[in-house]
Amino acid sequence: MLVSLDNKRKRLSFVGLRKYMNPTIYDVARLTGLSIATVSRAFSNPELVREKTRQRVFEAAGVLHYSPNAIAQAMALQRTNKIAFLICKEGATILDEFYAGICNGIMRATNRLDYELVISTAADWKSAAGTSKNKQVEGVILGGNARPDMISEFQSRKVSVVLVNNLIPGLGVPCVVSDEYGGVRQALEYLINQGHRNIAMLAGRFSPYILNERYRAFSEIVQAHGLPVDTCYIKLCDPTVEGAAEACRELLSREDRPTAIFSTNDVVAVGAMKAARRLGLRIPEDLAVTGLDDSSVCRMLEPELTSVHIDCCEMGELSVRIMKELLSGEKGVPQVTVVPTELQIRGSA
Amino acid sequence: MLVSLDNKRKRLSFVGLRKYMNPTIYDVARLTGLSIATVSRAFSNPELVREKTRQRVFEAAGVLHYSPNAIAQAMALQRTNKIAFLICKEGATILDEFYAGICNGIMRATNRLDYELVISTAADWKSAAGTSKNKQVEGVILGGNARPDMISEFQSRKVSVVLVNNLIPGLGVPCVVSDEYGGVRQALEYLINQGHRNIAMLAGRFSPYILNERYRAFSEIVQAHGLPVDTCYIKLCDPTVEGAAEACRELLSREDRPTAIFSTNDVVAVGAMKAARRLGLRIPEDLAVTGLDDSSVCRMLEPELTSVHIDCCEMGELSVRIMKELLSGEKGVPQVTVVPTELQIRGSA
DNA sequence: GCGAAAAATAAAAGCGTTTACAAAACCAAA
DNA sequence: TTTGGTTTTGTAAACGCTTTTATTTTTCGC
Repeated sequence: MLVSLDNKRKRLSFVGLRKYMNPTIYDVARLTGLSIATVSRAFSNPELVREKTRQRVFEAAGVLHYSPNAIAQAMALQRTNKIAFLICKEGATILDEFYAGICNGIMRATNRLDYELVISTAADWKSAAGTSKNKQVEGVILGGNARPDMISEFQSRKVSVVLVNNLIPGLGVPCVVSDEYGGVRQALEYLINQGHRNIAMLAGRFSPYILNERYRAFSEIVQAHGLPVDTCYIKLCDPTVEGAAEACRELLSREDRPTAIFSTNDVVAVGAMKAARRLGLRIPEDLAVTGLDDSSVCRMLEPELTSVHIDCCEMGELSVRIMKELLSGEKGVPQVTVVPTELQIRGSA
Repeated sequence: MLVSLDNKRKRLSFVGLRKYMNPTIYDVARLTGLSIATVSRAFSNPELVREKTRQRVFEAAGVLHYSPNAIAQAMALQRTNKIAFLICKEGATILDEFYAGICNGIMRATNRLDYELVISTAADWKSAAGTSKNKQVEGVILGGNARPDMISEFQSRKVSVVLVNNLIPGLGVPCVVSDEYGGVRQALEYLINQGHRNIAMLAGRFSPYILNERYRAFSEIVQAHGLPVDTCYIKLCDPTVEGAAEACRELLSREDRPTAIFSTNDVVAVGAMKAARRLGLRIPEDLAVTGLDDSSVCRMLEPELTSVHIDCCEMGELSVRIMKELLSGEKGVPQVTVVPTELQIRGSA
């Protein structure tokens, strides 16, 4: 007890020796003549100190350039305010424009809410498991096709989980997705209104949820408009330019070749356009093509690509907002949040 | 003294009460019967403990799932191991493929070196200044056109600085750049070898260093090959598709119109291609176009774009490596690091 | 001007590490 | 066995904050 007191006293009087370090709460206390407890409260619970005192503290903090040390706060409060965004898609990184968009939204929101963010891919994260860094996150936002065992591992470690661009029901994990069904509808109804009757769907292989939703939307909507639903008109392909081009070539060599191709992402649409061009078909006269994502490439193509805009940034922001609710223990956190899409009409359809 | 001892004792015996918290060094100490100092050393200075002891510690750590708490370490060591990557370019974010590439490299390297990374734009960073988060970084990597006053502010706060994709001499700040001069040479000599004599340069407005270097390279190399250097052949433009298209249209309406366009980035090249197509010129027969960056869009275009590849990822990794040297106080840190470029020949030239 | 209640402030413990210093253990030579 | 040196381990303070508890000061009704 005595020793401890002595130390504190020492701290208060030897501040001069620490002149090259950042100012601490002790420096402010000394300058104001208050105790460190009061200074602390002035910052984190201002309503507990007299207004005049608070001002005195802030003034001193100003001249000393003091601001609370986040590390020490984390230590004392036992919380890191740190969350992670993991890209769970084979081979994808921040270079994938879609995830970069989500990431951008996440960064915005974390910035605003003063969360700390670590960004990684699922694979890198795994390989760094056990690293002290990993263990300090209070929540993870899982982007894309997260494996259930990964999710339950986080849950078992009491790490909050939010899924973005994926939806797994029954796990109690909040999900943020774009309006897959509505997006498909926007594109399809536009094509139908343009008079197309033979519409094919060129689908890259994505996570089960997304693929399934788009497939369901396509069949139901086509059917609802009295058009024939021929499963041959639905073609899976690798989500690469060449994979899509090859698949599209096959579609286009049918006798009753489609007059429009609904692609489930922009890269696939690029492949479709390439295939059409190689077959001497003009776009959009001979073949209409629509994309999905509305990535930056749309405006670079010739003709420019009509595409369904997905608001990745909003998805990212929402997932952080939901994470925040989770972390602050709120009840009734929405289990699925849907962000609307919007058709961007350009030259290709 | 007595109190303090008592507390530690308490800690060692009441561990059961903390069953829902992460295990601490005390838990490992108790399980092994060693002191926390020894456990700590087993982790951070293994050479100071007997091999047998070290094993005992690791075994216990294994069963308890213990790993050192990074926050507490940061607290004790007075270092955060945290660095920031700031994108210093008007309006640019992680969505800019070039910076996403650098960022990817930075993430890789920081992951490997167990650094903590915060990513932001210069603007966001400014607006969050004073936030405790900002203050904990030991170094910043500034990407793009960093303002000198920003740099010196960091320096004055003893925050290490590395510049990436920018070079400012005389400031004592290490810089990592791509081989701008060499990249221009690769593209130009290729075009010259293809027989082109009228080569124009379409230059987006970039940071002074980059623009200047490319300009200098262009003039010198053209001259070295005995071609006319007509400054009318060098055209500045906005680095957008439409800005470039407009500038290119002007270039192409000259009587002695160029037969090849060297664009200083891929987006500009896209604009050039659009302009050519609008004038009914075929690529590459009537007009050859080269890009610079070798971004993902190159392979989506028709014809595919010949472009100078810049290894952004490597630039990112290098800047972290250099930051590490800076932070560990090494002497003789290289002041400028140049990463080589490579011409990717495709259909457009 | 008094006492009680309310408000403001102070003291000290605690968060999980690292490390200087001290003590103990070990070992080889005397 | 003792001595002296080296290696290994232990003790306790320190890092900068928050917060519970305790104490002091202020406020206010009488």
